[in-house]
Amino acid sequence: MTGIKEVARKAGVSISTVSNVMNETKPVSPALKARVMEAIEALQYEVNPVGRGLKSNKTNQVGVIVPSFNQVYFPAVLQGIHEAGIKYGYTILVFETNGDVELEKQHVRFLQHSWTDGILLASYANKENISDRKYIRSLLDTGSRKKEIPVVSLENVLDPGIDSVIIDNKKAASIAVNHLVSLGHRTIAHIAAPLRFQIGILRLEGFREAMKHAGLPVDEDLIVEGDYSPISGYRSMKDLLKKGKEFTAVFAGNDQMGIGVIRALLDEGHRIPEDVAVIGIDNNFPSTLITPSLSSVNLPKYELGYQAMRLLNERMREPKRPRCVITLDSELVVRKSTSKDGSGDWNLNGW
Amino acid sequence: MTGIKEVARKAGVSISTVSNVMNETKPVSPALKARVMEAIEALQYEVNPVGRGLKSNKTNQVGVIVPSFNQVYFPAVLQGIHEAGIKYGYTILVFETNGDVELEKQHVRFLQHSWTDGILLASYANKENISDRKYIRSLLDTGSRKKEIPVVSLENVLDPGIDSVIIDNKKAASIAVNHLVSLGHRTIAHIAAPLRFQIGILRLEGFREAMKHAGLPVDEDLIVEGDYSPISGYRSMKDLLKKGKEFTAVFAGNDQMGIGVIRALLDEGHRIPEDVAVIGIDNNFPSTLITPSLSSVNLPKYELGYQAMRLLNERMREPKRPRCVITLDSELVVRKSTSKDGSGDWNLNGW
DNA sequence: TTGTAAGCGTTATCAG
DNA sequence: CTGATAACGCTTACAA
Repeated sequence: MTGIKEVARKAGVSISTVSNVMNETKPVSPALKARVMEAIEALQYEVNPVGRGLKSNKTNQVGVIVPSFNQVYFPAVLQGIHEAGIKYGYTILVFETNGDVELEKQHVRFLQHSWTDGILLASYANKENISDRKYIRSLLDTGSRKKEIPVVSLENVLDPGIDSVIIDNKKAASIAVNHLVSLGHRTIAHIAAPLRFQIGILRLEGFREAMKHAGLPVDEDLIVEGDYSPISGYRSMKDLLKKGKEFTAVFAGNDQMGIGVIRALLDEGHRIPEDVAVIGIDNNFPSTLITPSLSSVNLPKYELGYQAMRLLNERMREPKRPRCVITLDSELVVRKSTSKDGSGDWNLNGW
Repeated sequence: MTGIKEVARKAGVSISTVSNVMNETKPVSPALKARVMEAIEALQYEVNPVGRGLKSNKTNQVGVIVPSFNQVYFPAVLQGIHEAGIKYGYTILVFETNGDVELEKQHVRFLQHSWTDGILLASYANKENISDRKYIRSLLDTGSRKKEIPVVSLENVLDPGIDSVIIDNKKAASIAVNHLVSLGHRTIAHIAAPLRFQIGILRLEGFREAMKHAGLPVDEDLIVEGDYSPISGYRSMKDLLKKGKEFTAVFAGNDQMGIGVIRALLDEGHRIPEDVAVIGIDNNFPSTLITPSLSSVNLPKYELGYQAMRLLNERMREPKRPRCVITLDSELVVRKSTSKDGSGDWNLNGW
């Protein structure tokens, strides 16, 4: 490993001069500069980031903590993060929690002990839970640490003191429900995303508001909570059908549950969309592949990651700037599960 | 940031004693040990890995370079890597190349300059390409560096001098083709994975061998090269159909192309599997969702990642141990695209 | 058993 | 404009 000392020796200058040439921190005479450059070239020298990190207390690394590297949502977010990371000069350390908050805390704690300059966190912490609240506070604690590690929260606002990039989930849900209403549906079931989290609550609120706005009653028995997974959508729908509930449309709290819902309806011999229309939310590519293809509301996943990294970068450079929440917008995508005229195209690109 | 010095001061001992307690490098009297432990606890001290890294020339970080954080293959590999990383005490730095070898080289070069203890690389380098060969050699170069950075190659054997974890692609392809043959197919088309890479070549070889073994002729016009993407499978199949070629079965070089193939066949009014049977290779979850569901050969993606991390760990601990190639096995999965009796179940779990 | 001090590769301060 | 040197947080001879 060639170090700064060897470069200095080879160029016949002091190490500070080499450093100054590298970082352009101070003017260096053309003659010396040339000699140093030459030596750097000859020795293929590159600075050792560990040494630099020790001195500067910066690593140019950011930690990314997500529930899952799973196969439809976070990979796209990660792509956005990675792309922005390259742009702003950060590399990405990844951690998977599987939705286990204890694991999440562990990873956060690990990162706070000085590897990373910042953290991007898609948290499963629950604001209502007392121990989780304490943990959330610790995210903004600048306490005894010399180095405060900024956090940007993905997808939910953990605390007003934490920068966040979110999607307007209430609006997205309303868009989905409004679509069903516009098709003439009056009795609509909702397979909710987990209600201990903001996302689930907001989507449910969006559902309620849209129903109210349309002057439609909400039958509480038609609201069933799932856990995001396709299988939970499947089971929830089976339960609803077993109970003999009547409805002509279903709004699923995400696409994965929507896919489970469709499967359950088909299994029980219902026609989609003639007997029951189904819409999800997320717009993942598998939703184009099933039959009938699943209508959905597109969420800007890549953008979410990109903006989060951008925001984190700004926070790291300017710790004092006011906290901010970036809200991204969503968009209706009509497919066959709600309308015969919807798109039946498969997404054959980008995966 | 509480450091070792503060712990030492608080405990009334020297920093080396603290270090010795932390790392159990030397015996420390129970009395002092207790005081140190207490101080560590009180101050919530954790070692600063940058300082340690500078001294030890180790970071306990490994870099992972993959073509894409895409939505069906590498996330599962990454999960295996992450899991094993936790087990062996490494954190994961990720890089995406989008199949761009220049980007890949850039990331490798970056990692070799002393952040990471090892590299897991799913390379797109081409052994036949002269400049790529040079690059591949540089992966084993221990040259002027004090610290040699071990590389484990994922999915292909770049060089006998590089540890690799691969899947027996030739065998997997044979399994797929044998299945078609056993169903009575005699004219089989192949949409090949990119033939500038081992994977594409091996799968093609497996195809040829299985055909030969079954005493069937191979029509070279029925071999079309795709690029892994669904859309390339779609286009390749459209081309084949336009040319009026006759065949009763298709072996796609991966599931994604297989999905494109199915779509193309359906678009042109062919029945699957009655008119044409289709099988892929990979066994990604989307293959269960399409209609008809796609038969495939399951590749152990998670296991691939896990074993690679395990192997890298061994290499890092024992630089001198002989190079090794771990070959993982695959397994036929029969669905509706080859047989009416195949499974039509959707994969509603694990994504 | 414990402490002192050197050194890992940088950057930054300060004197020349 | 240039260079000697301290400092970053830690590990590890070596001395006590």
